[in-house]
Amino acid sequence: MSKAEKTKQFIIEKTAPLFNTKGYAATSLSDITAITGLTKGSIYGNFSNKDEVIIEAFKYNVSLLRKKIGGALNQGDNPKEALLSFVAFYRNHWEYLVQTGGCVLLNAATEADDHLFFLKESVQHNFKAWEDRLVEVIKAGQAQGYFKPEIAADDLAALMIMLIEGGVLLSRTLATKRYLDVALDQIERMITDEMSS
Amino acid sequence: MSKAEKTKQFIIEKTAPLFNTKGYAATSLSDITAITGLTKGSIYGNFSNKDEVIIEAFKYNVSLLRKKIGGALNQGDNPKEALLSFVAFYRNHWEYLVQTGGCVLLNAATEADDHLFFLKESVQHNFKAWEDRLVEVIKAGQAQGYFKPEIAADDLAALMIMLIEGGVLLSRTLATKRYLDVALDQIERMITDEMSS
DNA sequence: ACAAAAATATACCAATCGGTATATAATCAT
DNA sequence: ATGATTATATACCGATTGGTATATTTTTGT
Repeated sequence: MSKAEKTKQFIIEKTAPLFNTKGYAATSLSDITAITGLTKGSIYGNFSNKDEVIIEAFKYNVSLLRKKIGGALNQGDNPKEALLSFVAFYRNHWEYLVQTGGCVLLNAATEADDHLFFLKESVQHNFKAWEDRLVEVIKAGQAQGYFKPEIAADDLAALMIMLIEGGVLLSRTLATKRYLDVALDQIERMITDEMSS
Repeated sequence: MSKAEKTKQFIIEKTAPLFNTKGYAATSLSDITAITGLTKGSIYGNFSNKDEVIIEAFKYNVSLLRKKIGGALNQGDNPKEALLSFVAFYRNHWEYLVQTGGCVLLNAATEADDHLFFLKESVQHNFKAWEDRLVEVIKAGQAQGYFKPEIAADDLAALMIMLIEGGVLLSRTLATKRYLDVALDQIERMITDEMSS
C-alpha cells in the first residue's frame, strides 16, 4: 500500500462520518481539510474533485453498513434466526446509528434525488442489493420449511426495509427510539407469526 | 390584502415547490429571484433573510399536505372508511408526489437533522400532529365499534406513517410505484384485517 | 545515499454565496 | 392629484465556494 493509497484511505475514513452527519453537499472542502488536517493540495492530489470524494466516502459508508447487516444475517442456525438477528442488530445499534448520522442510504437517497444526481445510481444499486439479500434469506427459509411457501418473499423484504427506513427517520427526527422499536416489533411479528409455518 | 402581502404570498407559492424538489439549502437566492422574476431587493424587502423564506415556504408546503390528508380523512361514513380513503389518497397522488419532489416532511426532516436546524422543531411538530390525527381517527373507530378495543392506536398510527415514508422514499429512489403500493397494501390489510372487529 | 518521481503545501483564481445601502418606482391615504 | 410612504430595482460588499498552478517536501527505486 503506497503512501498515496494510504492517504486516500485516510481521507475517506475521516470524511465519511462527517458527510453522513452534516450532509454531502453541506460539507465543504474547508470541512474536509479541517477534519483531515491536510491541505487542499493534498486532497486534490488524491481525488480529481469533491464529487469523487463524496462518491468514495459514500461507498465506504455503505461498505460498513453492508458488513454489519451481512454479519447479522449470517448469524443463527437457520434463515429464520438470521432474520431475527438482523432485527436485533438494528435494535442494538440505535445509539451508534444516531451518532453516525442515521441511515447511510436514506441520507444519500434524499440528496441524490435533489441535487447530488451522480449518487443516484449507486444508491439505487445498494437498495436493490439489500432487498435481494433479504429475499434470498426468506426464500432459503421457505426451502428449508421455516416459512410458509405461499408468502411473497419480495414484498416482505420490501416491507422490512420500508419499516426500518421509516422507523429510523421518525426516531431520528423525534429523538426517541420508540418509532424504530415499533417498526422492529412489527417486523419481528411478521417473521415469527405471518411468515412462519 | 396589501401589495406587500400579496408579493410575500407570491414568493412563497413560487419558491415552495422549488425548495421541496431541489432542497432547501441547495436552492440559492439566485434560484429564488429567477423563479419569481423579482430581484433581491424585493425578496429582502419582504423577508428578513433566506431562512425566513425557507420557514414560510416549508409551512406552506405542509399546509397543502395537511389540507389533502385532512380532506381524505374527512371522507367516508365512519372512521374505518376515513382511513381507507387516506390510503387511497396516497395511491392516487403518486404522480403528483413525484412531480412536487416527494414527501414534504421526509425532505425537510433530513435537512433539519443535518444543517437546517431551525426547521427541526416545526418538522417535529408536524409529524406529531399527523400521528395525533391518525390516533384520533383510530380511537374514534374503536369507540364506534369498527375496530377492536385491544389494538394499540398509537403504535398503529406510527406504523402507518413509517410505512408511507419508507414507501415514498424507496419508490422515489428506485423510480417505481411498486414500493409505495406494497406499503399501502400492508396498511390496508392492517385496517381491514388486524384492526377491524 | 541519491536522483527521479510522487505527494503535499502555498498562494492564488473566478464564481457564487447571502446580504445591504441606496436609488427609483409604485402604491396609498388625504 | 399630490405628498408621504411603501415596495422594488440596482449596484455593490465581504466571505466562502470549488478548483488550480506552482513551489516544496517526502517517498520511492536503485
